[in-house]
Amino acid sequence: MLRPDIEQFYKEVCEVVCHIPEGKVLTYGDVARLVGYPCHSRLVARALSSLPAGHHVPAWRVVNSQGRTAPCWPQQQALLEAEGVVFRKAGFVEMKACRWQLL
DNA sequence: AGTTTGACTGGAG
DNA sequence: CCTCCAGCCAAAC
Repeated sequence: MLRPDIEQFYKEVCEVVCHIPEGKVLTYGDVARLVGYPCHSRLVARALSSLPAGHHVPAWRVVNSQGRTAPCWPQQQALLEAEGVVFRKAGFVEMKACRWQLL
């Protein structure tokens, strides 16, 4: 790990994800950057996939850079659609409209 | 300590 | 739109 407390990293990831408003999404890379790890998108993915059952984190609002849903997690698309996220034909988030703009 | 793996990324075919 | 490939980096094995 890059830092002595990876737990802090996980905590920050959860915090950022919890702040994503309904109908909006963020990419792994964006979350990584927000918590101070610009090149650790995979670590974000690992953090979210390792979350304990019953967590209150809307991890489904995090998608990959192409606006694609996780390959091993088909339910994600349905969850997003239920919140009003716009999807293209084959399961692509319309990032242009739904990516959370922090600027 | 070396190898494999992955809820990634971006580009090419 | 889909798959494959190379680059990437920390965790898991």
